[in-house]
Formats: sequence, structure tokens, C-alpha cells
Amino acid sequence: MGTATATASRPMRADAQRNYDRIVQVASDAFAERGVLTSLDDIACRAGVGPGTLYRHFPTRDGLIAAALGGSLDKLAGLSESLTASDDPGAALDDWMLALAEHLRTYDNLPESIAEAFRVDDSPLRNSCRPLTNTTSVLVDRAKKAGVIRHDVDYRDLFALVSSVAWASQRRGDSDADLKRMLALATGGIR
Amino acid sequence: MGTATATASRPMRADAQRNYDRIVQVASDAFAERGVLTSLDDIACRAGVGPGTLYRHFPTRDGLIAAALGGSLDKLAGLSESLTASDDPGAALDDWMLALAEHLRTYDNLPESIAEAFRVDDSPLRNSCRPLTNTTSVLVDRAKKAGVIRHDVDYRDLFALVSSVAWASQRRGDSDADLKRMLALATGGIR
DNA sequence: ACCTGAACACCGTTCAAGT
DNA sequence: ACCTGAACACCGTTCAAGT
Repeated sequence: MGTATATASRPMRADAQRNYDRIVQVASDAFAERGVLTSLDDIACRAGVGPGTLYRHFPTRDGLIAAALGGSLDKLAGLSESLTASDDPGAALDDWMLALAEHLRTYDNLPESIAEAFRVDDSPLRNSCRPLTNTTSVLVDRAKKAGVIRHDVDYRDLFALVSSVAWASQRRGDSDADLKRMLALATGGIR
Repeated sequence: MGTATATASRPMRADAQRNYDRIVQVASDAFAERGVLTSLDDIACRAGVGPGTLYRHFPTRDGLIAAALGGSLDKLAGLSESLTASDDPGAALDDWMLALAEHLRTYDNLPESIAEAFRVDDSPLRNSCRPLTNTTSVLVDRAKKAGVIRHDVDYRDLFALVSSVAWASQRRGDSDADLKRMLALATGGIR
């Protein structure tokens, strides 16, 4: 898969594409180091472009976060495929929730940004999460049909629950083992 | 109970006390309207003092939040007394967790601030939460002894769980009924 | 068509000068 | 002892001027 273009329509001019790619690359590093709330001016500066150029490509911070998250989302898409084909719906849902929680911890303050994005129509970050909620919905349905979770649990509840745990464990600076433990505790009530 | 003084030691000069009280009053309103991340300059301005005066009384935002939360904390202290004396440890813990979650939703972004305060030694906001964690600890112990919750659950886990739910329901703009439902779901695993 | 960077508004924070 | 408000640094955002 090649590098992303700004829209699905026409290719960018070569210099614009180069800037776009550099911005995403630098942003990805900056978010990983200092969280998604880090200065956009600083990202533009490190990418060697003016602030206006960054804003042209990414009118909102959400869009830049979504772009920086690209690779991580591709990995989850792969997991999604294998889990929806699994013959153990309970274990598949568990594995999925853990992967989801880990993904939400990719950058500091990412759970906040994603939760906020869900309140905005057409947020690029929200759109980039669509495959995640879709997979959650599918796996929840399969688990219900298999009778391993309660029938009054919505996939949105589960997504919110997993986001919450990711948020809390990030705020506390939890290890992966702690995250796993908290997730089991928080989702124990769905059975 | 009179109005708070800056330290437990000596009373403030009359004009300083007046400023202190006005700042807390204005901050309380501003936090309620626009969340705890609202501009401190704006609070100082509305209270009719210079920014330096606000900083003198409250060197950190946390301190101002803690002061603004005073009344709400007093109410919880009352509930704490009656619940720790209850003869139904399971129901008492449930009631407490709900009250805690509602308290954490007092201001927008309060769960974030409190979670952050727990990473700082001597944060005034953390100190103001001490009675809350204490009560949680007591009620969790009583519930364990009564055999209504699992023995491998820590009171810190529960506090984190309740904070998480408060955070998520605030981000989603949930109603009180939604909060109650999510809380039941998230804490179902402790039994 | 895209980029640059100056410019503006806003906010947190400090501190010298005042009373 | 406390207050004031100017000053500074930083950040998001816009836009006129360039190529």
C-alpha cells in the first residue's frame, strides 16, 4: 500500500505530497513522544513547513491524528479479519477488546480525542474509527448469538467501556498487565 | 462552618479574604459553565482582581478546583457517614459508587484533573480527594467481609473504575440514567 | 495550485512597582 | 502583607504576498 493522499479524488502535486508525508511522519513521532495535545506549530517547524501548510492539509488536529494513526489501524484491520472468522466468539471478543484498548493507548490523550470525535459529525478521526466500531458490533453480535454475553449490552457500551479503561490506565501509567487486569474487571459484568 | 482560609494556620487580611472568596465563587460558576479548563485570566477578571492575585492564592489550577469543590465534598462526607454505618454493605457500596461518579461529573473535565492530581504528590486536589478514597476503602473492606465482592479487588481499582465511567459518560453527554446503567455494567465484574 | 511567514488573539505565568 | 497590571512566552489560526 502506497502513502495516503489528502482526498480520495486526485493525486497531489509532488511538492505537496512530500510536505504531506513529512508532516504525518513528524506528527506521528511527536504524538508518540508528547501526546496528541502537542504543539502543531512545533510539528510544522520540525517538518520544515510553515503553519499555514500544516493547516491547509489538516484543518483540524483530529485529521492529523487520524493520518498519523494510519499504520496502527491497518494492523487492527488484519486482526479484525482473523477474529471475525474465529470459532470461539467469546475469546474473539476478549482478544478484540484488548487490542482495541492497546490501540487507544497508542498516544497520550488519544482516548479523549476519540471520545470527543464521536460527538462531531464528519470528524476524520471518527471516520477512521468506523472499522473499529464495525468490528466491535460484529463480534458483540456473534458473542450474543453464542450466548456468552448478555443480550442487553450494546456494542457502543462496550466501545465506551474499553475506551474508559484505556483512558484510566493511561492516566495511571499502567503496564500492559495492569491494563489487561482492569479490562477483565471492567468487562466482567457483560457476561 | 465559615469560609475557607488559604492555609490552616493564620487568618487572612480582610481584603485578601474578600478576594479569595470572590475568586472561589466566580471559579465555581465558571467551572460549572465551561469546565475546569476554562481561562484563569477570565476568572480573575470576573472576580475583579489581577491575574497575579489569583496566582498568589492558587499557584496551581488544581488548588482552585479543590477550593471550588468544597461544598460538594461536604455533602459527600455526610453520605459517607451514613453509608459506613449501614447494615447492607453491598447496597452501601453501590450507593457510594454512584454518588462518587456523580460528584466526578460536577464539572466538565474534572475526572481528567483528578486522575492527573493522583500522579502528583501534595496536589491540593489530590488531598481534597483523600476522604473519598478513604471511604471507598472502608466500604470495599466491609463488602469483602460480607462476601458480596471478590477479594482480589482493590479500592484503588474501584476508584479508577468509577472515574472511568464518570469520564466516559461525561464525554458522551450521558443522562443520569445512562450513568447509572454504565456504572452497573462496569462494576458488574467485581462480584 | 500550493507555500510562506507575518500578524492577531488568547492564555498562562512572572515580577517590578505600588499601597 | 497584599495587590496591580504590564510584560513575556507560547500557541492556534488566518491571510496577503509570493512562486
